[in-house]
Amino acid sequence: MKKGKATIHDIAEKLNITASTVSRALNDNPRISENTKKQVIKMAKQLNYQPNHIASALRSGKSKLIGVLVPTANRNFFSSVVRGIEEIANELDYKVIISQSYEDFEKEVQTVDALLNARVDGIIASIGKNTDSFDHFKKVLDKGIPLILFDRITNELDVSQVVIDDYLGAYEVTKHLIDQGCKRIVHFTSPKKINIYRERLRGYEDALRDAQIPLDSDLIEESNMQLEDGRTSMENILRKGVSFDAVFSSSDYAVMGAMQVLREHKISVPDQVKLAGFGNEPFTSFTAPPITTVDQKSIPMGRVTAETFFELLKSENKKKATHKTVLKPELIIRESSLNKS
Amino acid sequence: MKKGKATIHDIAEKLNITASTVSRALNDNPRISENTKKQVIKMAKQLNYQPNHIASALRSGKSKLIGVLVPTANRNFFSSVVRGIEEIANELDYKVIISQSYEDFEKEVQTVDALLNARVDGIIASIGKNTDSFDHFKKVLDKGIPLILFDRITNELDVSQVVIDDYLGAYEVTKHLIDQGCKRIVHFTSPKKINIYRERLRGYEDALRDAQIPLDSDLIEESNMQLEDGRTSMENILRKGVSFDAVFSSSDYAVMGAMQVLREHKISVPDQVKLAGFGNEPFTSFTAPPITTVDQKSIPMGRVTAETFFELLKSENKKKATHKTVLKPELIIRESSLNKS
DNA sequence: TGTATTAAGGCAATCGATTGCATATATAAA
DNA sequence: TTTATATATGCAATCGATTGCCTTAATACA
Repeated sequence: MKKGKATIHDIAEKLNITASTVSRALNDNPRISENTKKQVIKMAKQLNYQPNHIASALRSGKSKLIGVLVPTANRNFFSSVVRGIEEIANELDYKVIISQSYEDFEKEVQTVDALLNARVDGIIASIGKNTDSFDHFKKVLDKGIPLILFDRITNELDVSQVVIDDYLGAYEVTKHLIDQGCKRIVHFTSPKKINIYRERLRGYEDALRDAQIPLDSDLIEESNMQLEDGRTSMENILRKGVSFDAVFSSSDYAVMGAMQVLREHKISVPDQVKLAGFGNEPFTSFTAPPITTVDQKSIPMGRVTAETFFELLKSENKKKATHKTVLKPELIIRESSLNKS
Repeated sequence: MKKGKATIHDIAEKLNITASTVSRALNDNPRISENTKKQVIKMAKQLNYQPNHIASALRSGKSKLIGVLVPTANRNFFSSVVRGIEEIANELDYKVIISQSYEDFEKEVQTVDALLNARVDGIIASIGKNTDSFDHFKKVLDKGIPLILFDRITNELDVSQVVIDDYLGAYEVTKHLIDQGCKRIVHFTSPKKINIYRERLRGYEDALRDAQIPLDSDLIEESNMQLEDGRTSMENILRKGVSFDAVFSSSDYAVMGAMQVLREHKISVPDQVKLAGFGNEPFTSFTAPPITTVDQKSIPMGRVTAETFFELLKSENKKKATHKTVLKPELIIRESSLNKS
């Protein structure tokens, strides 16, 4: 009793049938009669039977585990996506192993390896900023393990992916700033060649172009996009003495840094300089003034990602067609970018 | 080759020895000669052998997985602790399954069950706010699975635990406010009977008492401590018209809400009202003004928790003595609680 | 020289569930 | 009645690694 041991053999014995039958009954195999199934299920309950997933995994080769790899769980966006994935996975009786690469390439490679070793049935990943080689992911594909990417993706891998339309988000937020009368818009971006920053930069540029505002490379600041980097970038701009009337940062953290520096320099937001970020991190809503940003639709992204993933998992070796889903971001306009009315 | 299949049998075959020997060699068993070990290791590398943890787990009963259960990974404190745990676990060749209860009791119960089903070798948990029954954890203990708690703990379970000195943190921050001249200090706390809020309340009360300042229940606001709740609490206080010159909130989020409301009411922080929170969430450092708070020493807590856990894991059924580690918190004084000098 | 130890491996069972193939009734078609 | 066809279940191998016990050979001790 206490031992929490009951196996299918125990059930079989009590019922005077074999373990095979029990196994099939439990898995709702059509070859077993309804009556037997009922008895088995009843006895299982009675003995407080808990299936041993390990044994099942060994034999069937399916661990019912899926690995989710994110740069960091400590970001609203990622943790929300993870939550969406978890919800769907749990419904389907899959367990999720969350692991973090901490934006570190080495760690990312190791982690993928670790997931493989843990025999996950598939991997859902968002790649790190510093990742520029994809052999670790190719290894996953070579092993025939389902892989899909979300948000931070790459074209070097032939896999399905789910992203938001970063280009559109950036275009809209830039256009919004222009509509507010801004003409000299600073842009914070990353030197890393990952898709999201590239697309946002493109959106920024096109919005300017469409408004006939000349691009000025002096207004582009590259950095790692953390809060401190945002501070540095802002200081650089001030030091250079270029004129500007807005900042659109590809990261909420960096724009927060910029806001601090502006405040220290007694430059008023939004009166003198308008600000906009990207990501809709919760803190953007409770700064003074609240910061305009772009919501990345983390919840839908989590769900869509999970759905796409499980479709792939079901189809197994069948369908090969990879698929890219693009979700629409949402512009969240707040005080930091608005003219006083 | 491509199949990524190599097992210990393959290695054995190539070397003309048995799988037992290979297994022992790989596990550095003293019964195997150094020479054989070398050969085995070399061949393993050559065949690109990857141990099948599932098989190993089934036979040995050790999955090398540990479950970490937190209310939410989306909080700096928890994600930092998790990171500390991960680091140590990985060093010891354990994999960590992070799971979240989302402060939901049902979900917490299910999740513990899921971890058990995944055959984790042990569980490290921080309990949800709404948890008031602990049968799910007792089940873990009954199964003889190592369990330890951190931060959000309970005395109803005889397990080792790691916490910070919430009492001391609250005492110090309250004393700090008193030292700044405050005499009417509002306190935000939770109606939930979990240890952290109880202790913080106690620290607050004792600090007042020691300074001969009368306690006033009108100054205590109970809520769920999210940002919105902080807003509501602050508005309640203002509506009640009680006089106050400071707010000490047991949560950074709630104090943020309070700050917003004060701003909306044109009440100046820190001139008219001083503010302090608890938790040292990153955003407290970049609000205007930055908010005084108490750092919970998440990194050390993660490491200590992991160390305590693995000691327990090693000692197995031996040592039973549970142990409570109390870390010192750190008062982080920022502008929100300081008089202009 | 004979017996006790130690060292180095081998053998085979085992962990618990799954599954291809075989078997035994029962029902249906001829 | 006989032969095909389901239907329901049993048998036994299997997944890959681990481990208790046994065997052999070599070294040590009397």
